[in-house]
Amino acid sequence: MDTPVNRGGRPRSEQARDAVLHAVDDLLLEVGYSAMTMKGIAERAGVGRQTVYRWWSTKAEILFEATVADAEEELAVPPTGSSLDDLVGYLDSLKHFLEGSAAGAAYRALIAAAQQDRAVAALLASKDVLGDSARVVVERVAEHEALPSPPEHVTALLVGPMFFWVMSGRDTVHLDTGELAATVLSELRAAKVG
Amino acid sequence: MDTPVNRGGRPRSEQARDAVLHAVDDLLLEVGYSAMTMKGIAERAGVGRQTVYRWWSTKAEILFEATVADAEEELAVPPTGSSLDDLVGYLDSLKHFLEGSAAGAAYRALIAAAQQDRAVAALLASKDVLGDSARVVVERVAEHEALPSPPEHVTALLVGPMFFWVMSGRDTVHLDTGELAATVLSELRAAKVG
Amino acid sequence: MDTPVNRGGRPRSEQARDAVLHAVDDLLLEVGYSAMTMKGIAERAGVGRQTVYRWWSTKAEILFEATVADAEEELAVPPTGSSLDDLVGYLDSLKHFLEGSAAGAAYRALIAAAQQDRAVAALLASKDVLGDSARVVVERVAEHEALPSPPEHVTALLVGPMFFWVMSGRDTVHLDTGELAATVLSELRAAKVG
Amino acid sequence: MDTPVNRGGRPRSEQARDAVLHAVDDLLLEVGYSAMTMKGIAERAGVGRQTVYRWWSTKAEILFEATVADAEEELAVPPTGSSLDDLVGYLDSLKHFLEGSAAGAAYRALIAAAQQDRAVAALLASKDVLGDSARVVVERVAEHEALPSPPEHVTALLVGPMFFWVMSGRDTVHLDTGELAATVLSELRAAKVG
DNA sequence: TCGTAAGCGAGACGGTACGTCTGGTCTTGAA
DNA sequence: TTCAAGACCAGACGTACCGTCTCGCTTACGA
Repeated sequence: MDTPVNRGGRPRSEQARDAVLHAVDDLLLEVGYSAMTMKGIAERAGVGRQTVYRWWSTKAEILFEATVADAEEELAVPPTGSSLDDLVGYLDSLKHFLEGSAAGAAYRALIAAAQQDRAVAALLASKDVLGDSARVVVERVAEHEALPSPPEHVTALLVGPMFFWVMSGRDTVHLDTGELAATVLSELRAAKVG
Repeated sequence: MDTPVNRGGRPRSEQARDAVLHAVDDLLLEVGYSAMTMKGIAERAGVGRQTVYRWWSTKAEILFEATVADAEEELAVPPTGSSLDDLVGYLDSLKHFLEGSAAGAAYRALIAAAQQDRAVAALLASKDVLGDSARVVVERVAEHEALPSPPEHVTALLVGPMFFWVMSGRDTVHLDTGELAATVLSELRAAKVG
Repeated sequence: MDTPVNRGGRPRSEQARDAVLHAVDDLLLEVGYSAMTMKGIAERAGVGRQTVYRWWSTKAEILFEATVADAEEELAVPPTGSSLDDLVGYLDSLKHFLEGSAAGAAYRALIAAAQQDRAVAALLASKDVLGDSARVVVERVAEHEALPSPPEHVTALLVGPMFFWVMSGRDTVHLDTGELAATVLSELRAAKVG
Repeated sequence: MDTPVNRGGRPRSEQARDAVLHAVDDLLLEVGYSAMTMKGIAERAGVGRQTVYRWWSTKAEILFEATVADAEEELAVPPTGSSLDDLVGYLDSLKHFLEGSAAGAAYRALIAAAQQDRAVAALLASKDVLGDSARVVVERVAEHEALPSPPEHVTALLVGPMFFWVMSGRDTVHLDTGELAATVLSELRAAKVG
């Protein structure tokens, strides 16, 4: 089992854990990532500072734990039967996730932090939310079409433009997900032919 | 003229300005963006703290001023005569810029900061280094091929995958710039035909 | 009996009690009074924190219990038959106690704590180690000489100068116990004559 | 001059210094020495925490600086012309100082702290408030009587009993300063005769 | 040539978050 | 019921940096 053998001592309080995770969620939206402090999280959660540090080293770790489940859910799209619709559906989810959702805001904050902090980068690498969700869609579509040599290329083609668009502060109303999906699909078909 | 009318008083010291810009350049590589403080910059530059605040509000502003010229230069690629070679050349420059250069490290830090700080976002919007450089290449290629409705779509297709790859911590040796360039080119040609 | 009626349940562990008392003795010498914490005592004794708090409220209480017996023993001097020798003998014991012994260090720490903490003051008042030991000597001497109105005056004259000397950090090599004893004795004799 | 050469920089704020010294004075009486924290001092003085640490290392240092002047003043007694009256006057001042005055409370706290902290002991040794004031009186009296070999013996005889009485929590109403003064005086006269 | 005015390096100012420590309490399972 | 273990909330520790302020000193211009 993963659970550590309880060799005496008070067990970890699930109530405190939840309070911290919720506090992080709330604070990210209220004050933003950089103004969110370990002190503030503890106070908002009604929890001792030591209790936070006992279970997490950094606010990035807490935020990751608090939002990764939401993120996976938001990026999981049901199959439609049509390759193009599957891709468009995913891109629309991705657009909403990156631009409009709480989990997406957390993800952007973590990507940002990872540029300066090796530990955060490792954290994100441990569970590649965006890459995984895109691979699921690409592989589903590839059953009907063809899977080009490294599927990562296609996921990058699928996710990259939207990611760049949002991260560099552009407005997504000017990005046509249908056209983007068509491009990716034609790449997949070209691979089949070739 | 932009230069403020000098109504008495000591003129601004160019020496101090250069010292600050160089200090920021050095410190970014030595300690990273988040460990780079206004206090540290002033001390490294051998300059008073007030002198830094007098001319710049934030470290992002200084970093932007210190690196934007380098960034533009690194992303300007000479025409080769071949559409595909132009695109591949640009993607190779972009790869080196984002992953390996000092100016690129600064750019990634600023993009990261912009996710949390509206002022930094505005700063980056004021001079869209990546978008501008990509548009130059796309428009050059389009002379021979065709320019699809919004050129921004194509620049996103060109820049996005590489941007996503680097920002999410992936290794660029697994990204084939030739293949990526071919995809973009086929999109441009499809636009011509259609 | 003082022992509480055992109404079922595990009996108090004498082993734990001794471990705590010894830990306090050791820690006082090793780290000093203020650096000695309840947490540290429990860990050093290999005892749960709650076990310490269950039987003592403060570190002062533990220290008092741990050292009062030693202190009494060190300050009990055998009669010599000579009034002056009795006084000199006591002063020499007192000098060694206050300046050189472990029990004396504990006593000084408690006197110090009592200045700020009413509970510690009450604790010390409950068993006046210094006063009692001095009174024994003074009363013994007074059998041959005379007991002036309040014997406390004489004990203060006997103990006070040495106490002041040590507590204010002076070196006792410069304090002649013989001369001091002579002064006290002449006071006693003056009372006899008067 | 003692004033450090001002080699640039904002000069020290006398206002902040005074605020800290007054805050320490107030807090000692209100909450006691051990409950008086550096944080609390800074907040009470309306001063930054760093400002306190910049000029003093410990609360003992602040307290010493805040009260040493008051202490000296309280222990300076005017000559009366009579040896006995001089001694009685001093002992009455000492009684009031140790037992009833704010400066005396500070002094007792510092003596207490010095038992556990070498730095505080050194601080007190640098300005021996009690010893100095007693020596002044003893030397004045000795002009008419006689000065025994080391005057420190006599000061210990003068100060010690009262010091012991108060520090060990006894009530000073039971201590007759007249009788004590008489004892000290007879010692001085015995030295003259001998 | 001298006064006015702004820039300069230095560094103290009041604040506030950092991560660590201890305090005293509470909650387990085993003895 | 006591025990060892150890998590709980609270809050002080001393340090670092924040952005502002106040010094004495340049360094220019214009009267």
